[in-house]
Amino acid sequence: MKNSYHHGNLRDTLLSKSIEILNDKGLKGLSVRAVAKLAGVSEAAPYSHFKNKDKLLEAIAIEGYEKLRQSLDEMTELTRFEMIERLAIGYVSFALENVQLFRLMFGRELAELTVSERHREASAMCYEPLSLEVSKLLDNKQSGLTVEAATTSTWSIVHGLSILLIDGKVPFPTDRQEQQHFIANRCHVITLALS
Amino acid sequence: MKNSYHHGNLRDTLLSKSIEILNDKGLKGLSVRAVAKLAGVSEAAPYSHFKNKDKLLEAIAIEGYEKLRQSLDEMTELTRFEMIERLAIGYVSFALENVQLFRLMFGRELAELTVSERHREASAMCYEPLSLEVSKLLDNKQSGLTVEAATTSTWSIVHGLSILLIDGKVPFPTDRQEQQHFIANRCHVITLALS
DNA sequence: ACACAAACTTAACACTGTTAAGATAGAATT
DNA sequence: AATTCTATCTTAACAGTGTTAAGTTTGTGT
Repeated sequence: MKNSYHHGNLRDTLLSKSIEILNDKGLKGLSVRAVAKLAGVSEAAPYSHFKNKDKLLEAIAIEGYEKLRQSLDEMTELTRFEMIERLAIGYVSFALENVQLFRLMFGRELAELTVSERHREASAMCYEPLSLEVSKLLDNKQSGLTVEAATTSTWSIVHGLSILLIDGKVPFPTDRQEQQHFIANRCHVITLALS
Repeated sequence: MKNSYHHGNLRDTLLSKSIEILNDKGLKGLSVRAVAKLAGVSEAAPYSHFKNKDKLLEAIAIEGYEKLRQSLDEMTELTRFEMIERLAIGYVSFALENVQLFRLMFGRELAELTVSERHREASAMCYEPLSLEVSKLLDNKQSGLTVEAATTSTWSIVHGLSILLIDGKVPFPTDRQEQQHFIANRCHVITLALS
């Protein structure tokens, strides 16, 4: 059953092999055929599990969103920064540590797709922690901003900074601690504005 | 000379036809062959003017950067907003009006390239107006931030908002005036933080 | 034991980027 | 004015891509 015609759980294998290729060859090297070959399966086998390449990419992205959400949740432990800034550090760090995956998640490839419900949901789960903290901040001190507006502002700066950094548009320190301060510092405007 | 073997200025034609395709078929539909066909020329002709597809894309992006800079310069006329917010409106509006081009300019395709000097320069020219206004703001009221940090913050929020909007991650009003207020409002945190 | 359906293979299609080799024609040189 | 030169373009080919149709295999339910 293992080494024969029916693979067993080819779907999961294809996903993990895809991420593998993504990390060391980039999205350009991620062809359906390459994934199939790496999974030790015929060229057309993936089409039994994904309608087309876009659906495969979407599935990878969904895994990415779940991973990002997990990273954000773990940021509660970091104590030296404001909560908003911790989330920012978590978000940007994820982008830096998963460049290719992050690009895929927010890149053109998927943006042009009509996203599935699961995709939309996984994406929204990453928005949630940010929104929660922003509304807490707004409750403390009153400033004519709506929660929605302030959250969008926060998400924008965090997301924008991520992209500028992974695209090398902005210089970035090498030391880990300096990096955290760099990110916190750039996102501090949010705390400043909402307090 | 016109209707014969030698085209005359094929390079420019290829660039404009590329943008044409980009706008109505998206980057996915932009193949070297398609551009060549639309320019009425053989499949391999483009390779006399661009070393490879990436170089063609880069040339398109450079035109994009120059266009973006021009848009930013024109934003001086808008008077009801703070200068920073006018620039933000210019930046985001450009992204919304040139979705495909904007995606190409900041997308993965070029980010993985070693950019040419001309590319870097054109890109930097878009950073400049933002940086200028931020330093003016910082001069007025003192707040421990460096010009570099504040500019990065500003660029991040403006760039991030652009991407979230063109990717449909955030709802956006349809009315033109409301759109401008929407953008200004989301980027107002910068003014708030630096004053 | 048999039928069924899901998972896989093989083979083919049209398309892609890219290159090598040759054709053309305008510019430079004699 | 004839000739060479060189950039520009064409034709033809290669390997690689996404995708589909048709057929094989195999575990599952009857």
